[in-house]
Amino acid sequence: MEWTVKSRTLRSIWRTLVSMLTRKGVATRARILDAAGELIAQNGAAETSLDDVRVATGTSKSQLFHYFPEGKAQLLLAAAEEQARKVLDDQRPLLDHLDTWEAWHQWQQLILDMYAPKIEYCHLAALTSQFPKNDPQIGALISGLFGQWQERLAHGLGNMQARGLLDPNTDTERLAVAVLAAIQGGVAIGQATKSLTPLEIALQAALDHLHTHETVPA
Amino acid sequence: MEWTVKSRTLRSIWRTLVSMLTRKGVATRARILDAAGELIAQNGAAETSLDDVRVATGTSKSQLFHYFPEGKAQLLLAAAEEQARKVLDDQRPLLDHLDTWEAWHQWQQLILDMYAPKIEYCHLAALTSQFPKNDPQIGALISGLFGQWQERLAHGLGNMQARGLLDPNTDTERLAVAVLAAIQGGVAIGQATKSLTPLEIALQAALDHLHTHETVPA
DNA sequence: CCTAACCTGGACTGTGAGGTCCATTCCTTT
DNA sequence: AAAGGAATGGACCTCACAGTCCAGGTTAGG
Repeated sequence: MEWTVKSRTLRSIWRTLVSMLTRKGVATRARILDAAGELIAQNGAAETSLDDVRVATGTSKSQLFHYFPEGKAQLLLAAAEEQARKVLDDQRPLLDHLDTWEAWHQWQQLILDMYAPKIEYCHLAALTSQFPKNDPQIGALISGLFGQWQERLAHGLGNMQARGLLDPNTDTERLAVAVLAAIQGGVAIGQATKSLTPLEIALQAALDHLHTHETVPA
Repeated sequence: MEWTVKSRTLRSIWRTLVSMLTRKGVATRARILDAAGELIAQNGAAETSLDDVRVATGTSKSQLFHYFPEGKAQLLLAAAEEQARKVLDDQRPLLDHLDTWEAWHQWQQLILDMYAPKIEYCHLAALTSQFPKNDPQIGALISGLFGQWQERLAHGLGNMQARGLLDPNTDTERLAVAVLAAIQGGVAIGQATKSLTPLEIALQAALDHLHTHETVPA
């Protein structure tokens, strides 16, 4: 009992200080964010009106501005952050342990399986091609995503060097960028041609390129 | 004299039947198209209003609709076609004769030199990231661009196979797609990070990958 | 159970932008 | 040089859409 009371009190303080959102509130906010992300991924940010979001979520204008007081720009940024987070999260935990060739090939397969159902509306394509690139905040977000992604890939490659699986003289950062570019390019071309094949090919070529620097542990 | 008269007559007929544009007319149309392309490349199609184009070209609303009766959609498509044309034309004549390793390396350098000054506003980036992808006509245009580009690359690789410079068992179409994805991905990442380096790295990796299939003529 | 804060509905407003219209000027052809 | 059509200027219209406001309901916490 006392524990419950304490919990309630803390919760109250937390709400007051941090976000002032009740359980129902966060649910509604999440609903708006999800629908916005979906709509934007399909139709683009410019073609997605707040009314579209409103209808899709069964909410009202006032709620949109209640949860995103700065309006559409804030909603867009929040939706973009969500997409960026998903791009990396969808690859975990594999992404954080690319320490063996086996792991790389599992990851390759994961990427393909992940994007197979709807390459046109995948999180990466949505982020890089449906959001307004000119918004400096969104631009920074995308740039940051690529940075983190590259770091994860390079980190795995570094571990492989330590294990003697990869030529210690190769620049892991460069290799990571090459792999990243292959994915991004494959997705972009695949989005345009509505086909998964370009991504398959590009990713396979990138992996082949990695194997070029393979070594056997002593 | 008579020749002149005949020429004039033909010109009149041509104008009547084909486009009804005088010399001044085509100049103005081109001016509008150029400015529109520039503005869209920098700010995106959605953020470029007809008034922006009007001001940039010193024209009037009526002229925009005189030359593009179907309005903004038509102007956008025409501007996109222009960009797509330039992407390939800027690479010629090298693009059509990628028959030797030397040619490939010259082409690689050309791409880099071409995109170095302003990777953010290069024709390719503009086309694939600033135009509305959801427009089916523009989508088809971009898809077509990739198709032609791939065909040119594969054609060169085919010639190299014929010359014994490339392993005859490799799939030239696949290789072409891999190179294309590297470029597209490099440009996209470079645009996000405002750097040419990703394109350099990706393109070099793609070329390295090509060399993997190199053979020496008998 | 009460009260204060959060949550929600829906009407309202302002404006930016696409598109229309017509008068006027300029050019081309005969 | 006259006439017909193209080129141009600019006012005007319409409307979608971002953003505002307030009243009423719902929930949390004491």
